[in-house]
Amino acid sequence: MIWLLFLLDSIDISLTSNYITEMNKPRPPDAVISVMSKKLRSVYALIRSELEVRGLQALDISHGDLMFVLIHSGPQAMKELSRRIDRDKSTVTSLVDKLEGLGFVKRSDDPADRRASIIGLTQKGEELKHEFNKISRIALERFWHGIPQHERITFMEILSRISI
Amino acid sequence: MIWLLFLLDSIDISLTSNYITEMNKPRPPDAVISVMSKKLRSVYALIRSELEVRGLQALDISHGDLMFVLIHSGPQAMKELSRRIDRDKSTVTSLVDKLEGLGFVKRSDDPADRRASIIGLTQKGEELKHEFNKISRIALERFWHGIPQHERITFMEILSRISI
DNA sequence: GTTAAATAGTTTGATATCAAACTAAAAGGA
DNA sequence: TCCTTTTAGTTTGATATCAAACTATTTAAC
Repeated sequence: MIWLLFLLDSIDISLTSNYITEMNKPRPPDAVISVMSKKLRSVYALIRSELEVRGLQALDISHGDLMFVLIHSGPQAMKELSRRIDRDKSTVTSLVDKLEGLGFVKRSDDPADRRASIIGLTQKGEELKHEFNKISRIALERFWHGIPQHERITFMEILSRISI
Repeated sequence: MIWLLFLLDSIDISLTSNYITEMNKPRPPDAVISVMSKKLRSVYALIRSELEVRGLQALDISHGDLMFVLIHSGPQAMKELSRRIDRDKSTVTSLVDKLEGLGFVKRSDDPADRRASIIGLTQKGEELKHEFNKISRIALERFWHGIPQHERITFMEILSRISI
């Protein structure tokens, strides 16, 4: 997202193609959406790479979200998964279909409500707990690298007061 | 993206469904990706809403990015648009197809390179300059609302030192 | 000058995403 | 108890996104 950036990249490509992207020069507050978006996309690219290294290239970021919730909170209904990973219920149906097909999760009937399904990990899915925690740690360490703890807290404190 | 969050939502749904999502309580640094992702999605939702109000519901966020670049930097090649809005060239082909179909942009041959196309705004596209600037201002004001200027600068300074 | 390699943009195929509509079941109201 | 409304999850259709392959053109190498 770039149209929230009023000061656009003013360094043009010269005939010698030696344009410089001053990546780490602070951008003005108006560029925040564009910069945040770019950072997130970099994180996702890193995670996809880590998934591929583990032979999990069939999984995307949201599959990881869903697995992580099941790993840490146990079996639960589609509706709750939808809320937790902030995805539309139809998307969750799709994600669960894929993970079920890969053998990582299973659907069970909810005796209390025959409309509902309870999604749980299979044994195979349980075996991924360590890998997902590792990928998560790698991504966070890469993200925060070089930022002192007190600045991380400052950043989160400001981020949390952004009330959008 | 949630699996970068080590401390998951610990407030469970009770039988009375009175769970509380403490939205503005600072989250730990490990939750940064999840929180940033959520804020961005909120911004995008706001922008989509502003587009719809203007009868521009056929446009999505990346269309706005592309238009904004053309509004502020003039006609340019697909390759440069791809770089500026950080999208794959095949995606830019798609976005330009859509905007061309809506009458907002046009493709021209590049006399210097018969492989290339130069994308420019039509008159109709030019007429959207004010609306896009307005939407941009609304979104940024909504995003930063309540955050003093010096904290916005602190936030951007830390964000820019995140070297991922 | 000719051929090989690289490039600009398009096309194809796959995927995650959401909105709307659907079915089946549960909850609410009279 | 019966009917209406709401809900859980699925299905359908549309869309933005990217990777890979493609065509046409430019650039590089010999």
